[in-house]
Amino acid sequence: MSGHGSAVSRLRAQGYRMTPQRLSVLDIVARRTGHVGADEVWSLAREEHPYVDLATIYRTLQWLKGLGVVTEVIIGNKLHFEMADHQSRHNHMVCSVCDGVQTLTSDYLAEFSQRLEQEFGFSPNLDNITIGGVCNQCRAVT
Amino acid sequence: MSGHGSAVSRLRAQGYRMTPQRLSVLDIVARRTGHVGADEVWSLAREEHPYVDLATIYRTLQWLKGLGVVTEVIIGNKLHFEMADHQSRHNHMVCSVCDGVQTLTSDYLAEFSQRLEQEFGFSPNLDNITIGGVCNQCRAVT
DNA sequence: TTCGTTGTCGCAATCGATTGCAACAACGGA
DNA sequence: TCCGTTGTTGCAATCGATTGCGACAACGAA
Repeated sequence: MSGHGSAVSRLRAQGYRMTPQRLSVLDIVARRTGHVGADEVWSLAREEHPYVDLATIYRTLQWLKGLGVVTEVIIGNKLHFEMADHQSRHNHMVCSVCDGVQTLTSDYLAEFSQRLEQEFGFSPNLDNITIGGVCNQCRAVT
Repeated sequence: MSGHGSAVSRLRAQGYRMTPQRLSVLDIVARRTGHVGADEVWSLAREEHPYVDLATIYRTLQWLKGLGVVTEVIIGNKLHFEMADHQSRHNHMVCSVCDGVQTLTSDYLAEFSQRLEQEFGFSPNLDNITIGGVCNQCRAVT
């Protein structure tokens, strides 16, 4: 167990059915310290349950994302996921050259978010936002 | 002609081949005041050139985007494009409920951009960034 | 423990977008 | 004007991701 037992019981208490597939996906993401690609979750899940479908993986990950259990990170044009850390919420900066990922504590975006809300009445959803660009190293190479 | 004649001659001067397909795509985007979906560009282009392929549309739009001629806006999960206005550069806020689009002058992001550059050495590419969220009206309805 | 409800899954079709490749045509030079 | 180079196109396959639908299984009630 990797500390996600509480999440499991909380979800079950909320009336969701905890199927082996869901437990498997949650376990795979929770075991990771960093982010996991959806396809990687699939292949790892199949080691346990050979017949899990990729659609189920995607559905489960989107479900967990909607519940705030995991966070989505777009790297290249593929979806990655990691456990949502509510203690130290953060966003990501992804380098378009090397696909490297740096984290960004949320207070960098908080001010920006407040401004949009006050001046436009627009409530941005920046929880899963990914900032694209070029990192220090790759810029040095060019 | 809709004021993009200068773009055409500039591109030709740069050694790019101005094919009927490219002229058609550029013309369609330039005629619009707002943004156009890639599929819409396709169907409009086919009125002129019945055999244009969708792949050509996408390739042309990505090419124009790379050259800074058009700007990409992600609405829902579909790509839209509009002429890049270098005089009043802007980003977009897209409502996830009604798919409505509001524009955002770039100075809102400039400060944020500078901070990332100074503190992390990360050069964000925010030219085509789209901020998701819920607009004033849709929030009122809920 | 068994049963019924209904939320979930596997399957296959489909979505929007991208790519490899051979045929083609834009454009400058002869 | 014609020709050759080579950048571009159309076609079809493929990518990652999503969705509709009938079969199935999780879980509470009896």
